[in-house]
Amino acid sequence: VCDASRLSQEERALVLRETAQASVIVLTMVYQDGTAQLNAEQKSCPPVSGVLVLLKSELDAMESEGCSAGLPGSEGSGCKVIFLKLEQRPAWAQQGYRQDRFSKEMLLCILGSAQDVICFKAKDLLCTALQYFGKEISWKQVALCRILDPQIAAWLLDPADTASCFWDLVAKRCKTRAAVKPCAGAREFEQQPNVSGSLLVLYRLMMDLRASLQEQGLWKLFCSVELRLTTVLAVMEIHRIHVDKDALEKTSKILGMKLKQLEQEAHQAAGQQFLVSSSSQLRVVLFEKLRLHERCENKKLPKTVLRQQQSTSEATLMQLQDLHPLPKIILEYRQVHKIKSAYVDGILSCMISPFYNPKWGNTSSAVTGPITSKKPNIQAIPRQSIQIIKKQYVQGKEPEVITIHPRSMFISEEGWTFLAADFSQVELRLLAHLSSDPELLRVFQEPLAAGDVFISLASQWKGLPEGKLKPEDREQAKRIVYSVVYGAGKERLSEILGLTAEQAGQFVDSFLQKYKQVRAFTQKTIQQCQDQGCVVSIMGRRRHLPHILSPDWTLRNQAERQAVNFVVQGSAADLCKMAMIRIFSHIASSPTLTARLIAQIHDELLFEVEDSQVEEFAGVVQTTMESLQHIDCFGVHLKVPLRVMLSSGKSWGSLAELARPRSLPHRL
DNA sequence: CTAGCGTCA
DNA sequence: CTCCTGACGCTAG
Repeated sequence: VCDASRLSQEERALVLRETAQASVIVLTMVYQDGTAQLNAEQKSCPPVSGVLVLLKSELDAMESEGCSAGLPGSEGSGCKVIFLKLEQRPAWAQQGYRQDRFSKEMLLCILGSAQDVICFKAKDLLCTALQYFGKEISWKQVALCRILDPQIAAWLLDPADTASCFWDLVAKRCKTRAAVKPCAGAREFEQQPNVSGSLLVLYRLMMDLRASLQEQGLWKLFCSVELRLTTVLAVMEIHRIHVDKDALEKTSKILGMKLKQLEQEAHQAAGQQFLVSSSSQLRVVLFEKLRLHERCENKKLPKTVLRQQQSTSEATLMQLQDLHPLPKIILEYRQVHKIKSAYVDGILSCMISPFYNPKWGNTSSAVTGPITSKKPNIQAIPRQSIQIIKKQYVQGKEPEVITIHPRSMFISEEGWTFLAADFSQVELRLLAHLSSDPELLRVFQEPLAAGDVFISLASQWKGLPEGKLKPEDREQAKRIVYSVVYGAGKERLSEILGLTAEQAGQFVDSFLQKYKQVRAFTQKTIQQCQDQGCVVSIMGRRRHLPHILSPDWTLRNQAERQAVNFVVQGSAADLCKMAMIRIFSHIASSPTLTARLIAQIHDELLFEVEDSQVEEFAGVVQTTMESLQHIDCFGVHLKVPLRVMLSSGKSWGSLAELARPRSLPHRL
């Protein structure tokens, strides 16, 4: 291993030349505590110290047969390992300027081209590289990089096996590994600080995974979707979203006051002081002091499983709330507390000054293929506002109703606007395509299909004109449709509809009668899953469902529903990923467009766009997304058009619908 | 009905 | 005292 900082000018120039010509480049980040990305999973990411680069000038002979693996040392002929120090130098330091430059130059040389690079957690590396580049280098300069990530490859091969660490993957996926080194020795090997050897193992692992992907016909999906997506996600992740911190802190305070107030009310109702948040203290008050359980012997109260104590769970409190004012207060306390901790303090705690950036993941145990957001989950921030009644202590003053709207805390930067693009009714459109149900196809192919399907269904269902419907009605219609097509039982549906099970059953029957081919599609999918053990999405993503042949009735039925659901939901995820990639590439290759993807909420893409570019970019987004009806390289030709709804605004909480820029009423 | 994550009991 | 699990909350179709 040679340290780049010790190289002379000439040697550096040589290294850069070698990098550009290398047939294989393998990378791993090294942390300041001496561990690398390849070490066992760390809980918290320690600060980065640098990047190790392995340059391989020639491919192994007889690579495909894997017999050249040899020992890590012998394989390494024609290899060079270079350490690039990445230090965040304080602005005042002049000393290391040149070395700083070289690390950047080298990284840009690797990431700025389209040559294949291998890295274990590619997204993390890309993020730190982009942050290291800072403003000097635009993200557009790395937009074409191709980093093969074994973790994602393995996830694609089997989404169900939970993301394991590097050495577990080696043990599981490296066919050639067994010959080189018995699996039992993996741990031992890991202990050795032989990082260059590890890089070669990483290389072999990726080669073996590539072979498996190719065997299973997943290579194209890997290259043109998952691989591309890591760059998109990295660029999205380093972008900071502006959050109205003051407003958040203010609502946090208000909620805190509300909690205090509820606490006092609780004490008053209980006739004593106690810790409201403690279930054990609450138990003492409820059952030993007030002895509420004695007053409702006709109902059975749940007990804690462990010690058979009286439970203080929500179900219990619900039953007790008519007997005494206390349970109701506790219930409200818990509700407010949850809102505060999840959506106000939760966001606050993840912020760095007035900004916020969630972590985006592609593999993390998501079995159907969608990307997910974490810390906190921006995809689960409430859509509608929450009302809290704040009582006034001042006599004669009306109680003040305050509304909390977490989404409106997210605001665009000065001079920029949020643009949201929503695939409308993707899953239903996909279902129409997949099932070829004539009725369903007609709904979307008709020229009048510009309207909203769920609104028209809701108006049919409620017998009201479309203009008189509330947003809740649409939501309900949507839930009903999806419930039915995914195989909800009449019991479950009756809960949603608020009808008797019998009426719900009739509803299901008439629905499936009208859309006959939907059931045919369901059965075809289950059949296919039984035959092949797995089910496949529109772009070839797979999900194995071993329980599909289980003798256990409940397990088998669940697997059957999951099979059907996967085909539709997984395909929708494919389309959304493709949309992200296409739009990303479009921006990257445009000299003027500056729009940034901020978040993906399932079928909705949220961008931040310069005010002056909103109109132009909206057009780009819409045409790009709607053109995904046909994806030639995957043989995707949807029988129904895709429709995108656009909205924009200065805050995520208040987006106004945008007129369709390319205002064609319909196509086809 | 199906997917996620985060917060508790 | 610190884990872990299952229910339920939110989201999205």
